[in-house]
Amino acid sequence: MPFTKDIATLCKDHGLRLTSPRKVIMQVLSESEDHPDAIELHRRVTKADPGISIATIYRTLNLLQEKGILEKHTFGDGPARFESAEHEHHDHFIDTETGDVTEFRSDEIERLQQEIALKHGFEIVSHKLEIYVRPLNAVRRQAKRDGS
Amino acid sequence: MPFTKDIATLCKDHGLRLTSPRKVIMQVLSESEDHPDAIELHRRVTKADPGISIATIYRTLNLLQEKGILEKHTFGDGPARFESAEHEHHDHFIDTETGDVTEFRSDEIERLQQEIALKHGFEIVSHKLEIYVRPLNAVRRQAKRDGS
DNA sequence: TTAATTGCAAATGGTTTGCATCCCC
DNA sequence: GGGGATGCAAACCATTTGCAATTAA
Repeated sequence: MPFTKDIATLCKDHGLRLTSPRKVIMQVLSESEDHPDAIELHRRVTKADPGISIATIYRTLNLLQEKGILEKHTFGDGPARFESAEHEHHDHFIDTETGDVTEFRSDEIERLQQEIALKHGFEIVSHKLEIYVRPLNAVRRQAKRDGS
Repeated sequence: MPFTKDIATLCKDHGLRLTSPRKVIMQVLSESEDHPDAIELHRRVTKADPGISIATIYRTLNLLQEKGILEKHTFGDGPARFESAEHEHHDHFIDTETGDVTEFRSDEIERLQQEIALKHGFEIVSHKLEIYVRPLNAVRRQAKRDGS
């Protein structure tokens, strides 16, 4: 998903130098519709510039996260995965069979969380709702296998 | 939290040998009111039997999780943390300052999740709701520091 | 110019594993 | 007795870091 501002502006606004590795990494990120991890991002980035090291990937990813430009997720056990933080907050379905991620949002759940946190004497800093799922047709397939 | 059955029964039911390390590890787990990670558990376990290795801790933890006796969580980045899986499902508040975990449960949120998943054509396998929080008095303290 | 950024390789931290030994059932 | 369980140490994987060289501002 593209960033709201262009890369040069984004860097300037956050006091980051517009270096060539940075440009490529942010470009690739802005074109990613999924939630790549560092290794996958490195794979994509090195297609444009084979010289970019994995250390730079990690450093850039962490930097952009600290600046609030990226969001970092850890689904299940796997490696950290990233996405642009520049849209409305949302939660995730993770397909347990394929690892595919689908986004969703529920104002009602958000509201309930606020309510419950308050009741417990907490202020919410952030939250993460991950629903691990199976597509319904897979259920049917499974049921058939089980002999129904 | 104590297990529902005693340790010997639990092992027998799942086809696990009742070994001496296992006994100690499960005993310590059943006495833990928190969500210890492998290192912390090892620390506690070796007080009773200094010979038990960290490898056995990991192996036992994974085994018990596969058997459905334990639940495994990964809060934020940190190491995997475990708790008995033998109570009603619940979600977690994680204090961002101390790492302390508080459990809570909302039938309404559970219901909404079902509803939303269904609407997206998914069947829920499992889910994880983690709310990262700050105690409200800490907010006040912070506000004071900021000069209000 | 000069401080930020990078590449490289080594280090880290949590976790897993191969293997020889051990010990429950 | 025999296969599961254990301890040890080495291996692993994702990630971080020290350092010297590079480069944007």
